[in-house]
Amino acid sequence: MHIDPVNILKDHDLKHTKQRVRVLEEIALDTVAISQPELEKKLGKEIDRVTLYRILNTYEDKGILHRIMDMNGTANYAICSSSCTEHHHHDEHVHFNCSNCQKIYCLDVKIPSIKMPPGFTASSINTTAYGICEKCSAGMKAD
Amino acid sequence: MHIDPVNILKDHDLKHTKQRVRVLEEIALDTVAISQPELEKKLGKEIDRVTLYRILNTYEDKGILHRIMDMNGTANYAICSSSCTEHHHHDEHVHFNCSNCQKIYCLDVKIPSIKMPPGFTASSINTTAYGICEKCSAGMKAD
DNA sequence: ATAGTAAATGCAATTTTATTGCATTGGTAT
DNA sequence: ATACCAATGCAATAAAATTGCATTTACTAT
Ligand SMILES: [Mn+2]
Ligand SMILES: [Mn+2]
Ligand SMILES: [Zn+2]
Ligand SMILES: [Zn+2]
Repeated sequence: MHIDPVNILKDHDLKHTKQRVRVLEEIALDTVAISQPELEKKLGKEIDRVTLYRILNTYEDKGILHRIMDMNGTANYAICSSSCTEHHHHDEHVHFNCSNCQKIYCLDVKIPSIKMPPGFTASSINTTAYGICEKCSAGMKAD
Repeated sequence: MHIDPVNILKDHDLKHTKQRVRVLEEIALDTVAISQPELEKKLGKEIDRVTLYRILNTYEDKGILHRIMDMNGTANYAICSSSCTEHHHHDEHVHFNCSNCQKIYCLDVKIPSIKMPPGFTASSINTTAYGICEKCSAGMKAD
């Protein structure tokens, strides 16, 4: 699945700007989520800090990106599945947050359904596993 | 289950100070988790902001409190189950974050085990459901 | 192509949140 | 009572996020 920033913008009625394209390009580079601070480090010379905040927010609103909070309260962003719409995200997969490299993976694992206690109505659910990722456990053997 | 701040401090080899007692008292008032900003609002006159940060951190380290991050990256705190130890938390219950009142509940629901993809080793897992809580759904009927 | 319009951007200022260093206070053991 | 060391408060700093406004830019209509 190739990401085409220009078409994504068209599809969501967003103006085509070089800043918006750059953000999507950067996020599409890797399959793992990227944190706001990382993005800022990478794009800080090209895009103003405030603009980056605003772009990320509109992408989230539009269902282009989904935001995953890590243990430290840092926002991480990943491309949404194609079924996400402006007002309803459908990214109910499990996330994996590596305690070594800090990366957040969108796993191809569905979140099991959970029965809520009486009176509680869940409209969405979020699960994140913490541990050692694929790459880091391979790397540690080598050390 | 009554909370006795003084004994909790003794049990964890922490010095008895009025600030530490106050924090535990405040958190024990309610069964739902309380956010750092709320705590600060309630205790800000009695306890210095920095001291509050430090107390919350040591309580988390010691396994007295567990920290739940909400959607906005705000830290929320709740009393840990008795089985938590200094280096290993055992609070693997589902959390419920109300989209109306923002409260975070520790539900008496265990997190279902999830099979990780090859290479990924999970050491802990975290799930939070979002929706309308007990109290808010009762209140909304009344409106 | 040109001009008009509304939206997006950048910059500066502000606010909020968190961290660090250090002098003072206060709890605990002897 | 004293001494010791940890915990606190305060001030300074750093980091993260938000707001307002002037300028630029993309798109639309002509
Ligand atoms: Mn994801
Ligand atoms: Mn809990
Ligand atoms: Zn890793
Ligand atoms: Zn509620």
